[in-house]
Amino acid sequence: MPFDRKDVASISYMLDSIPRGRSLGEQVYERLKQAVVKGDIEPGARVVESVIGESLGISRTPVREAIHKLEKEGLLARSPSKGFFVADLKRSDIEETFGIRTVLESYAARLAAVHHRANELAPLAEKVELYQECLDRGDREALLGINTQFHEMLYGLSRSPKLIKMINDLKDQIYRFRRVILNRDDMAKISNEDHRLMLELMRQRDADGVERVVREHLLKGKDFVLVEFDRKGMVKEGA
Amino acid sequence: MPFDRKDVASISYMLDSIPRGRSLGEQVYERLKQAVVKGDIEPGARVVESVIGESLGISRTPVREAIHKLEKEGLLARSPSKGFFVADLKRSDIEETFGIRTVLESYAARLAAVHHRANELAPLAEKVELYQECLDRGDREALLGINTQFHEMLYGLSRSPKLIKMINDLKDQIYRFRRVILNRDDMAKISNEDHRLMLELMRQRDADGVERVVREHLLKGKDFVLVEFDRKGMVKEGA
DNA sequence: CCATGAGCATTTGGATGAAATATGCCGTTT
DNA sequence: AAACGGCATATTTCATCCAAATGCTCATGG
Repeated sequence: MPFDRKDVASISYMLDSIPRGRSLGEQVYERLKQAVVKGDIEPGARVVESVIGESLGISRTPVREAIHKLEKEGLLARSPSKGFFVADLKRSDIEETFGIRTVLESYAARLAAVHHRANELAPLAEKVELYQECLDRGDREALLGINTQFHEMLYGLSRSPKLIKMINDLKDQIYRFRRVILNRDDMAKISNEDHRLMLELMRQRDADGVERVVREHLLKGKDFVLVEFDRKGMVKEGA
Repeated sequence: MPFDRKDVASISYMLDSIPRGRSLGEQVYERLKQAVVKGDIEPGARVVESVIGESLGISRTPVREAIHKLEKEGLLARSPSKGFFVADLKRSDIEETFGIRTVLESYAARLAAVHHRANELAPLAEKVELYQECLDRGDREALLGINTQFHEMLYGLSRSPKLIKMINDLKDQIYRFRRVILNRDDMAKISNEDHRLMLELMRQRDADGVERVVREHLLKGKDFVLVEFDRKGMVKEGA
């Protein structure tokens, strides 16, 4: 596959198809991360430097860099002296992650309610309307993207880059289940109603209210994901 | 040779020999991290693979691994195409970090209040007593360690490893200021009173109460640090 | 038939040389 | 004198080589 640095530079206008990192290591990192997060590589599958390297036509060094970062991030784990593999999600991991996301995202929403400027809510309102249209049309594929954008824009108003980064990292860990949530008709509908409510409370700068709505919003999401998790029989409670 | 021999010398002195860890990369990571969070290497100082490697008598590969991890963690930053350097703390970084720590640690305390078993509070009580003794003796050096242990034990009771890890990572980012807080007589005293109160509320399993006390506890810490930051601009403590 | 150990294969870890890259300096040109 | 372009240099980044650790297989001996 085309993974050459010079090529990337020269045809930079079509860079979207290629992971846009400035170094090979970062490109591998992004690509591997997406593969893990989206479930393209199954949990438990081994991730071997030489294998990845060969399949991409590059040496082991950048792959190693990527693997180590992903290990630190918790997406890969290592079996002592066997190698690396995709970390599997236990039920407790989901509960834990949602719990942390809840406090972090409700805090971000609170900050956003306080810090946002009046004209910054318009793009959010647009997303809500767009979401509604797609919902009416039954265009489920679009929902996922719009939903993501709404939340990113909302938390972006918190003006706290570290917080935003932490939230995104946490979201990656359970990305596999995002589709699950919005594929439920009722949930997709409720979701946008929540968004509308958040927006209204933001307008009123009701920090407590927004925080509460976001918390409840995530609680619903957690319950859906857990039901789905249990249904699939992926139940492996550790500890 | 126009490179800064001063950095080489100081880094070399600090990093010389701490040989505990799985792999060389891990050892370098730990050592470098300590050097950065304790302020042994000043913010803004450049961190160059080859320099660190030479001063430790090893190759660049493990050093590179360590540097990249620390960059991801936010302790090092990169100047576009110049190299890596120790990230400096802006005022907004402190405010941001304390804000996030507050929601995370108060959440951890809430979980701890719910999940702890009755006999698990005894070690915490011991720490409070020990702290008091050291305070009465004027043994400030000991306070720092005991304080850390108390909080680690408390959050440990939350039974949420991810949460604990995130809290610890955040603490590292402002570790340089911990000494500042507890060096103030009044603050050191107030601190233990807060701990006592937390413990009592934990016994009563008053989750809301514990959460509130932890939040206020951290708020005080933040204010102290910010005052200190504004006064000096930056704190340099010999270790 | 079972146990044990030696050798083999697999995989990560570390070292080193070579390449890419950006930057600052210096000389030339207008 | 100012601006522009090319060269020297510092530093990261990638590839390749070798070493060390560990599990597995298979043969051999009791």
